[in-house]
Amino acid sequence: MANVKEEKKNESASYVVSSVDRAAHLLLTLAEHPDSGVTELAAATQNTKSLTFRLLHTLERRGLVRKHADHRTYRLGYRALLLGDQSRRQSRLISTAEPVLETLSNSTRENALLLVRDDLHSICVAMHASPEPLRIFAAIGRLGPLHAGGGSKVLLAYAPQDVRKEVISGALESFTDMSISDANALEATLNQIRDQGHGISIGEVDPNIFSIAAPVRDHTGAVIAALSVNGPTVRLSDATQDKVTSAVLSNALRLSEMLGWRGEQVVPTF
Amino acid sequence: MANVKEEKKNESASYVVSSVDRAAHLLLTLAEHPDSGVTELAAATQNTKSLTFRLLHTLERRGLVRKHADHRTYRLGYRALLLGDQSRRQSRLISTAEPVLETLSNSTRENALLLVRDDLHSICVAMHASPEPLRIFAAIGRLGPLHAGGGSKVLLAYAPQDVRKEVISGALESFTDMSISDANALEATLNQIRDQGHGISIGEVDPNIFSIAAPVRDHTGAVIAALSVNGPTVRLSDATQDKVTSAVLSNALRLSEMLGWRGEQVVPTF
DNA sequence: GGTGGACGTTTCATTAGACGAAACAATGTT
DNA sequence: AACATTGTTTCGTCTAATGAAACGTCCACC
Repeated sequence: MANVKEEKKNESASYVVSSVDRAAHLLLTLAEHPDSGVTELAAATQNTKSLTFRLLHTLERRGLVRKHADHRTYRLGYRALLLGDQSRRQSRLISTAEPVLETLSNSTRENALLLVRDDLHSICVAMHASPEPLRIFAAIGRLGPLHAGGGSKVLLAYAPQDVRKEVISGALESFTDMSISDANALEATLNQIRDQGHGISIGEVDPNIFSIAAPVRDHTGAVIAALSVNGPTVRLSDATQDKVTSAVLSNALRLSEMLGWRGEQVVPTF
Repeated sequence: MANVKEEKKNESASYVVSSVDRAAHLLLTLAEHPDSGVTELAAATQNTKSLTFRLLHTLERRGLVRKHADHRTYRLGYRALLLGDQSRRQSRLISTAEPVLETLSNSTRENALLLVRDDLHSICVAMHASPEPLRIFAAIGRLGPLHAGGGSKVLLAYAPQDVRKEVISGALESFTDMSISDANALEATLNQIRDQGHGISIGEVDPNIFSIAAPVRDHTGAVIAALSVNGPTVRLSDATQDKVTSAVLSNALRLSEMLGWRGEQVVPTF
C-alpha cells in the first residue's frame, strides 16, 4: 500500500531477507500448485532444487507445509489454517462485511465479493458464493490487476493519485478484447466511476464474466474496499443489470455505515 | 513445547534454513499477538529488534503481514487469507467434515470440532460454533497437547506406538487438578478409549470445559482425525452426556464412511 | 524383469549476505 | 523541556545460506 515509495528507495541495501522472501514466495506458490514435488516447485519459483527442498523442510517443521501421504508431493500444512483464520478475525472490515456479502449474494443469486487494494493489485478478502450451479470460481486471497474488473476499477478510481498514475502509465495488460488497454480510455472510465459511484465490467477479465462493484468507505470517508458482484455474462440482461447495480450500491452503503461512515448519500439514478 | 522437536534437530538441522524458520515462527506469533510492534514481537520470538524488523519488512512485501493504520503495529496481511483458504480446500478431510460438523453442532447445540495430530500436538482444523451465547472460544489452527482433552486423547489412543511412548514418557503437564499427569493413568485411559471407541474429558484442560470425541477413519481404517464436541461443564448433565456421546459416535462413523471406511461398526453400549 | 530416466536427498566448498550491536530519528509522556 | 520508548538505519564480521554435483530410489517402459 504505502510501499510504493519505499520500493524505489531501496536501491542499494534493502531490508529484505532473501531466503525468507523466497520462502514466502514458495509458500504462496504452493498454495496455487498443491500436490507438487520439489522439482516442480523449484521450476515454478525459479530456485534450485536444493534450496526448494530445504525451504520446504523448514516450513514443514513449522506445520505450514505437509507431505502428502505418497511422501513425494507437498501441500499446505494445517498451521496455515491459523494464519488464514486469524487474518480474517483480525480484520474488522471482513467480519463486518461477511453478513452483508451473504445478503447481497442471496438477493442477486450471484457471487458477492469484497476486494481491497494491496499495492498495485486487488485482492479478494471475503466472498459469498452464488447458489446457482453455474457460477464463477473465485478464491479468497487471490490477486488481480487494478485496471480490469468491476471491483478493481473501483479501487483504482478512488486510489491515491500516485497509484493511479503508476497503473495508468504502466503496461495495461489485455485479457480479452473488452479489456481497457488505452491510458486515456482508462482515465475516462475512472472519472465515470467516480461520477456514478459504481463500476461495471463486462468481459474485461474473462469474456464470460461480468462484475458490478461499488466503493466501501470507513468512518473517515476514505474508500477502503470494493463490494462486488460477479457472475456469468449470460445471466446479465438489462433488467438484471439495473437490479444488481442497485443491490450492490445499497449494500455498499449499508456496509460503509456499519463501518462508521456518516457521509453524504449518493442517490442512484436509473 | 518445541523442545521435543529439537531432539530430532541434530539429525536434520542441516536442512533447516534458520532465518526462514524464525520468519515462520514470527508469523505464527503475530497470528496470536495481533497489533504488536517490533519490540514486542522481538521479545516474544526471542530475536533482536533488527532481525524482527527485517523479517516483518520481508513478509510485508509478500502481503503476509501488514502495518496497522497507525503505522506502528503489525497484523497478518491479506495474503495470509490465501494460505488458510487454500489449505482448507486442499484437504479432502476438512471439506468432507464441514457439513458433518454443522449437523453435530446443531443437534448438540455445542461447538463441534475436527482435530488432527501434527507431530506431538493436536490441532483443530475445522469447527462449527455452538449457537448458545455461552460457549467455548476455539480457534482453527491452534495447537493443543496430546494427553489432555477428549479429542487429543482419542488421537493419542490411536497414534503409532512410538508417538504414544514419547508422550507418555514425557512431561505430562497439568492444566487443572483433573489433568492426567500420571503415565500409568494415561495408559489406562487410552486403553479405555480404544475399548469404548470414544474419549471424554471433563475439566482436563480448563476446569469449566468438557469435551467428548470419537475417532475418524479413512478408507484404510487408520484413524486420521478426532471428531469432538466441547462446551461448558455446567451444561453437561448425565443425560446430555449420553446424548452428546452417541451423537459424536454416530457422526464420526458417518464421516468415516464418507471418507471410504467400510470397516466393522462398533455398537456403542450404554 | 531388467534398464533408463526422473525424482527426492545428501554432501561440500565458497562467499554472499544474514546478523547483532549500537547509533539515530521520531514519537509520545511526564 | 527532558525523558523514555519505539521504529529505523548503518556497518563490519563471520555465520550460515547457497548452487553444483553426486547419490540412492522408485517407476515406467520395453
